[in-house]
Amino acid sequence: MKPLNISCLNCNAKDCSILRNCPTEALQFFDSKKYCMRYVPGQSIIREGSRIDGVYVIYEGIVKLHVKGRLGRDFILRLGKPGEIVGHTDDQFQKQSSSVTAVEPTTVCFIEHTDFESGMKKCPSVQRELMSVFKNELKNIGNRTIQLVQMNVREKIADALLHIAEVYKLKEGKNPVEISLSRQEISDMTGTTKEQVSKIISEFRTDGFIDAHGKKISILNYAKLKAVAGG
Amino acid sequence: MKPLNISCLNCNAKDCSILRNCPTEALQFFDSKKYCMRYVPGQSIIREGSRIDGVYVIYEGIVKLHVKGRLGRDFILRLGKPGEIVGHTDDQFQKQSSSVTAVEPTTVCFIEHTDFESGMKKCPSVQRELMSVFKNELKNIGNRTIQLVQMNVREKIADALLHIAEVYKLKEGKNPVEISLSRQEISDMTGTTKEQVSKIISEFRTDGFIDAHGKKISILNYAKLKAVAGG
DNA sequence: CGGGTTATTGAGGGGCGTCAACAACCGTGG
DNA sequence: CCACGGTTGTTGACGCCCCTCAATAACCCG
Repeated sequence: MKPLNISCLNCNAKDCSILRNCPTEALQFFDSKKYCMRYVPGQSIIREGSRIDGVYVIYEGIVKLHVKGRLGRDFILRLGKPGEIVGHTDDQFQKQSSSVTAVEPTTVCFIEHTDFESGMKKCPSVQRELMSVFKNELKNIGNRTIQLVQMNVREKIADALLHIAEVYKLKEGKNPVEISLSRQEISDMTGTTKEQVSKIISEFRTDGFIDAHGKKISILNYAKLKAVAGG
Repeated sequence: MKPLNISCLNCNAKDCSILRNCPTEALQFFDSKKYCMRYVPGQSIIREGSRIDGVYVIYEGIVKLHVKGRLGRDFILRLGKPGEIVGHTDDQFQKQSSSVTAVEPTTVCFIEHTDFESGMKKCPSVQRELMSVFKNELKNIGNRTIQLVQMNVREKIADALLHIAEVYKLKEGKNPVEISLSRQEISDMTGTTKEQVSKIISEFRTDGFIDAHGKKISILNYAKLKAVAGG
């Protein structure tokens, strides 16, 4: 990872992050305190169980938030995109509950907790946004859980593809985008196996929902894919 | 539901709730603003999607936090016990992400958001505790998700029984406790079917891990049950 | 005591995990 | 440029786990 210089003031990700409603003065403060780091695909950003003391926000790129399950099998809780908080503690004794790993080339901003606290004082909306972020995450993972439990594999994979499509901003139609996620990783998003993912992606291809050759994927029919996912 | 009078000052659940470190003055304030309500088993406390404007904390009893999934099938995210927050909003437009329903006779305390805010100003630790509650919940549901995805049904049911045992404070040994949860509800905790729960509870009985006749359950061997749950 | 709900147990079948063989892809080095 | 080994993706066969359905038993409340 190598440090970078990016300004909070004209940050692309600002509007979808907790800094949404910050006055310029507070932005300048955060800007002066933050560090930016760059990661290549596959590179670990945060390791599950480690201690961090601050806040990580994605500036650019795509990451996976994942945890180690039984027998060392990975499970991907969700993908993270620009503007999202992917790590947060308010003291240095708290352990991270999930690992964060770059999936695409990714730039991450980090700010130490003490600085973050000071900044919050200048901008009370950050506190509210942060709370709201947690509640949203809670809601999302709740929805996710129920899907994982009640859907069959075909539905779960359709759902995972929709999540991928959203994060990668895939447009409907034949414009293949290279996705760094392996079949194994897609299966880690759904709790199934790489073979099953392969088989069902093939099914979706013959059904005309998607086009997929290896890692090049396009969504040909969002509506039908959503119908499979049951919503 | 009928209002009750309970004091925050000598509340049993205080020490395991967000009021843990509150000075007496703040406790008195919360006490003067809160309402307490009593519910019978099966009675709905909060309905998924409804709007509430305040904070719900369990004073006594056991509840289930559940969401409606596909085909109207219920899924139980977790059980809630005294001291736990089971509903929270910071504005009246936010919808509850899960329903809360009494499983055992339950007393719940409610405080309106504006009062809660005022109280927080008197007791800054509440804010921190609240944040910490959210993060813990996030961590727990993350662990839960991975279990639900990676465990087989036998393991999941062992896990659910352990969760039940914890919430009901079951001691090891033959002292049967009447659990109001039906087989259907246990299956809703694990994403399986009531028949499967019946079969596997019978297995556990013949294996000598538990004793169960209908709703009377005792845990005979925690260690072995935990071993089945894989941890 | 009788009707309705809940629990138990068994039989049958399908979804999906496992294993294995083969194809495609990729970076490296000759 | 091709050869080559390693990784990743694809596809099929097999078998087991678990969902579904159904029949019976146990329980609860009036």
